[in-house]
Amino acid sequence: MTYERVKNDIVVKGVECFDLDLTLDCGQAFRWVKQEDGSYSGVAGGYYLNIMKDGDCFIFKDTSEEAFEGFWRHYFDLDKDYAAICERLKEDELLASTIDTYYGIRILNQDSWEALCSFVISQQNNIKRIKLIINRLCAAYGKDLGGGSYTFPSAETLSKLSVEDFEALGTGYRAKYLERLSKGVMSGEIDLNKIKALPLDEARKELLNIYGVGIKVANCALLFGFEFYSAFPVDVWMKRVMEYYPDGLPECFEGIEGIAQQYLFHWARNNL
DNA sequence: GTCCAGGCATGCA
DNA sequence: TGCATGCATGGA
Repeated sequence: MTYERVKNDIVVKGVECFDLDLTLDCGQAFRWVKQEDGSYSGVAGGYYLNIMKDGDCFIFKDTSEEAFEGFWRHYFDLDKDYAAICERLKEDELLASTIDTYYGIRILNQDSWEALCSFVISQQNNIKRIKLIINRLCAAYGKDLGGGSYTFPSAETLSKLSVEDFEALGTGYRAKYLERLSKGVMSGEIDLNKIKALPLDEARKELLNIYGVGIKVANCALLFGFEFYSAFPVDVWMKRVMEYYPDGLPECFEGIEGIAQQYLFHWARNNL
């Protein structure tokens, strides 16, 4: 991966296996919006970004080197060799055909707080409505970046809300989970940085102690917000996929179960 | 109107 | 430990 500064943009070259549609609109992040020109706009890490594919380049529009190096490079996992990972996953028959059809899914390294909140909201919910609720949450309580963009609100901000405030966003019965989660993180009772530093099993155990967090939400948070590539979330779609693996997961998934899962999840949603 | 969605807490056996 | 049930909301 190399990049250069062209006017106000960062132009990235040499990144393989990166499809914007598959990565930004596959149910791992909920704040990216496709534009008419095929680019995507969104907010993460407190930054607004418009990103476009141009031939074999990716253009990060109006982006400083500080923002690219300090945030986006890691967010898009640009230093991981996903092409090699895909070759390994293709040892599995179902993954081989899935990767041929949907090549270019990457795992985004999202903020742990945002990921945890987002997946608490996601439970017993569909992706369209998850986006709707999160957009309302950000517009109401996030920092205004201008142009209709808002950051994801901090735990400090959300810790001041009541259950009724969360209900007003359409979160339904999840309001009480979000209320307790926000106050728990704000008080330090829930320490997300500490959880991030733990081994996978212990980190998962800590997350499962949180009111409103079960095994599925914990694994999604671990994979998308805590950099645990071995986490393997099983939702209603993945339960259908698991019938294809009656003897357990194949050996080639080891250490990258979460990446395999994203391909299988996408395949299931389009084919089952 | 009914069914479903990147499930979880709770009560009960 | 495992299973049944209730839960908010909006789109299909």
